[in-house]
Amino acid sequence: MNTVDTRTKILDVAQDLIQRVGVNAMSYRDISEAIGIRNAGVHYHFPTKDGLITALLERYSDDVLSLLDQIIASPESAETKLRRYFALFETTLLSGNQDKACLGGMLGAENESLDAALTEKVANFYRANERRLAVILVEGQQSGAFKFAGDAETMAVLVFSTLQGGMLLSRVKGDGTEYRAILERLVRMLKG
Amino acid sequence: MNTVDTRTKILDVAQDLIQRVGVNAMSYRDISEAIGIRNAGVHYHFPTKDGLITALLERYSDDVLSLLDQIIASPESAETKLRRYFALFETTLLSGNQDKACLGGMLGAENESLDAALTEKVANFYRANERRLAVILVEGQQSGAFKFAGDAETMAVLVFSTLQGGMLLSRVKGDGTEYRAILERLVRMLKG
DNA sequence: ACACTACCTTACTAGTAGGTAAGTAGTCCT
DNA sequence: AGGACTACTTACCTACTAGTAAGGTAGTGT
Repeated sequence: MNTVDTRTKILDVAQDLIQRVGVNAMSYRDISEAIGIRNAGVHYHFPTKDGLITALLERYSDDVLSLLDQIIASPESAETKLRRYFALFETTLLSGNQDKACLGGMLGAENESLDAALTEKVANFYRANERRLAVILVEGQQSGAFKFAGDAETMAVLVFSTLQGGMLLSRVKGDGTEYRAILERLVRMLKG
Repeated sequence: MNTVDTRTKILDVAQDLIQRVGVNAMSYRDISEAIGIRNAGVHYHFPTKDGLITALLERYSDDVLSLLDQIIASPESAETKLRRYFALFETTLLSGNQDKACLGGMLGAENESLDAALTEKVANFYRANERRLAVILVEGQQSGAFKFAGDAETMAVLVFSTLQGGMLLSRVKGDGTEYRAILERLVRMLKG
């Protein structure tokens, strides 16, 4: 179906735009021009902008979390799993003109200009990441790879915060390598 | 002068709005309605939006950095200085409806829809924070309060990343206490 | 009394925002 | 062949965007 293709194209372009310029700087016109259809054609697939962003976040969340689950299920060490998780977002950061952030981060920053249901979905995406990070951290704690005081849950929130903040800083400063340096240092701290 | 008052009011309202909804969701109309003058009256003080945001960032940067310098110059311990630095941003986060982020963070997220000069100013704000954080970290390292491997500069970038990411997460999840928990944990990690 | 300036106002512009109603070309099913 | 469905199109809407030109007015200095 050509429909599916167009729908996917819309989501792809919208995601790219939001990761670059943010939700409020992305318009239906930008999308329609990028894929070569008319403004109303985009509205046919996604009647409202909130609906489009909701669909986008769901797709993104499913993609990221399933990749993350694959990493957790792999037979590798906790340290390797953590690094592979970090690399997931590094790929986004280093793609194209090195100006793309995490979709969740962008939606989080602009969440007050979104509707309440979307804010909750963004929060759930964060929590889902943190839960999975906690699993990796506990695994590393038990294997002796990670040594840190206190509960793994709070540490997971800290790690996710550093990841999101690291992407922000790295992108603004135009230095894609900084992200890696930050998280490499974090891994070393976790190893004790 | 009434001029100064209006100019200050414009900056205050604009800052509040940007910290809440972001740069692109804030309009001259929002500002004019909030302070009770007409749209053109705002343009009298700040002809262009980029100019307004530039002035805003400069004021914000000066404010934050001078407070930070005061903290560094105080006779307190490095650990206390670090906590007071974190508390600076916590005040913003917990003010009003607990929906305000760091201005630097918001401008960083939406930096691609700003002009290039502004992006550089945001990056410089980040670097200025990191430099001052590095001073505190070195001080703590020398006094024995902080124990960490590697250079203080990279650690300063990590700390600032965690701070920015922590604000983002805390705000999205609507839990203002999370920020404190994250940075408290970070302090404990730095103490070794 | 008069000019000058600072600080606004009214009234406007061109462009863009998200969104809609009605029409159309192609495809599928009976 | 006829009808229904999908995936668009053209043409339009109202509201809002940043920004401007010209005018008014209050206060100040001479």
